[in-house]
Amino acid sequence: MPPAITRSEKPGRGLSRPAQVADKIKEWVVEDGLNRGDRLPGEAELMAQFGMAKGTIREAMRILEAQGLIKTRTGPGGGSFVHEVSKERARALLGNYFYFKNLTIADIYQLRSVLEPELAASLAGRLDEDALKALRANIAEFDTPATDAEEERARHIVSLRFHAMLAAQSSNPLLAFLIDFMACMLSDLTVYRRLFDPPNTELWQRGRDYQMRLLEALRDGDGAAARRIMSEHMSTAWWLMEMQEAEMERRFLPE
Amino acid sequence: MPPAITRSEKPGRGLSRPAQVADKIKEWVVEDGLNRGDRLPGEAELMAQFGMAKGTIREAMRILEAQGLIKTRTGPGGGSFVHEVSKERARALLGNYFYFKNLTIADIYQLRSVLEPELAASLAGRLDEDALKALRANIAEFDTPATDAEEERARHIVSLRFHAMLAAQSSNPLLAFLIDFMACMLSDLTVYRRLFDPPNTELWQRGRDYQMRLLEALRDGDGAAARRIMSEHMSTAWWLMEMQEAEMERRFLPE
DNA sequence: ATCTATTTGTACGTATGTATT
DNA sequence: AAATACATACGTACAAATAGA
Repeated sequence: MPPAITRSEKPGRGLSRPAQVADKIKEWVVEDGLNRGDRLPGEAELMAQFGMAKGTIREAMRILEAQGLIKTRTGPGGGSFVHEVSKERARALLGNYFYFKNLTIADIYQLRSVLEPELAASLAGRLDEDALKALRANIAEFDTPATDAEEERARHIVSLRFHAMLAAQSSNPLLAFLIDFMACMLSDLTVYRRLFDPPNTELWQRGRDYQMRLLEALRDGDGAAARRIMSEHMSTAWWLMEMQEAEMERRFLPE
Repeated sequence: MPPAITRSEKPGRGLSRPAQVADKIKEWVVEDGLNRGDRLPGEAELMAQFGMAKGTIREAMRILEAQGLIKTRTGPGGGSFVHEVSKERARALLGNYFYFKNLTIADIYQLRSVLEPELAASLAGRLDEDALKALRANIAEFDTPATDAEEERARHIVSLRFHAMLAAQSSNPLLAFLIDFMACMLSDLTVYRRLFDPPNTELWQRGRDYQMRLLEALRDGDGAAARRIMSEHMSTAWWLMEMQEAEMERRFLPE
C-alpha cells in the first residue's frame, strides 16, 4: 500500500491532518481489499510516509479506533489491525445520534410492530435445533410470575433478549442489527413511571404464551402464523409500555 | 463540572487513557445535562484536571470528534463544544458496520418494503404545502424518459431523494433515519450489472405514477391508500433492481 | 524465569496556525 | 494592524506491554 502522499499534496479541504490521514487509511483498506486482522503500517512507517509527527499519526489512529475500524496492540508483532466494527460499537455510535433527538417508546414500537413480524415470518422453518433450544431455555427463565416491581423489570429484560436472540438468527444483517438495537435501547434506557403494583400476572402470562406459540410456528415453518403472532405480541407489548408510562432515559450506551 | 479525577483513581479497565478521558467527558455531558453548543474545558484545563499531557487529552478529543459528539474551533473563544451527531455522520458510522457484512439489495428492500409503507401511512394528511411543493418539484425533475444508461442512473438517484425527503418529514426520528440511510446506501453504493439498453421507459413511467398517486393520497390524508401505493411501489422497485442484477459496492460512506 | 527486542503509550516543551477583538 | 487566546503540529525522551530467545 506504499503509494502514500507527501504532506501538502492536497490542500486539506477543511479537514484536520489527523482526519486526512484517517481517510487515507480507509482508502487503503478498500482499495487493497484488506480484511479483518490485516496489519496496517506501524507508527514509525506512517510518520515517514505522511511526513508527519508521531502525535498527528496517533490522533489519526484514534479516530479509526473510535469508529471501531481498527484495534491496536503493543509489543512485538503489535501494531494496528483492521477490525470489523462490532455490533456493540455500532449500537453505541448509532445511539449517540439519538441522544438529542428524544426518541420515544412509541417511535421504537412503531418500527418494532412492522419489523419483528417481518423477522418472524422470514425465520419460519429456518431455525436449527440448537437455536430453538436456546430460545426455549430463555422462555423457561421466567416461568414464575414476578412478585415485585424490580423482578418484573428483570422479566421484561429477559423477554427482550428473546427478540435479540431471534434477530441473531436472521440472514439479513440490517434487519438483525435493527431488532437488536431496538431491544437494547429498550432494556438499557427504559424507565417506568407507574409500575403495576401488584404486577399484572395475567398480562405477563399472555406475553409468555405469545413467545411459546411463536416458537411452535417457527418450528413448523408456518410463516404466516409466525407473522400474525408476533404482530399481536407487539401490539400488546406496546400497549403495556404505554400503560406503564415508560420513557427513555437520556444517556450513552455502553460500547 | 470540575469534580474531575486524578489520574489513577480508577485502575483503567483495559481502556487506554484517552478512551477513559473520552468516557469521562461523556459522563459530564449527561450528568450536567449539557446541550448542543455548550463549551467544554479547554486543553489546558483538561490537562490540569486529569493530570495528563497535551497529547493524551488531544487524542481523547479526537475520539469524541470522530464519533461526532464534539466540534472544535481554534482562536479566542474557541475550544471544544458539545455537538449533536449529524445525520451524515451517523450514516457513515453505521455504514462502516456493514462494510464486512456484504449487505445485499434484497436485504435493504426487505426492510424498505415494510418501512416505507409505514412511513407513508403515518405521513398522510400531515404534510404542509411547502413539503408537498418540494416533493412535486422533485418528481418534475425527471419528467422526460432516460435516453441512456447513465441518465437512467441519475433518474434513480433523484427518485431515491424523493424518499429521503419524505423521511425528513416524519416525526419519528428512528424511522426517518432508517429510510434516509437505506436511500443513501442505495444511491451511493449501487452498481448495475445488466443495464436495460435501451432503458425501459414504460417501467420508469410507472415509478413516476406511483410517486404522483402517493402525493395525492398524502395530500388527501388517505393513509390506507398511501400505504398501499407505497407498498406496490416498493415491490416493483425491488423487482426492477433484481432484473438489473444490481449489487452493493464495498466502500466507506462519505461523512 | 529473565532478558531483549519491538512496538505502542505517555509526557513535555516549543513553535506554528487561526480566528477574535 | 496588533495583541490575544486558543487549537494544531512537531520532536524527543522515556514508560509500558508483549512475544520470543
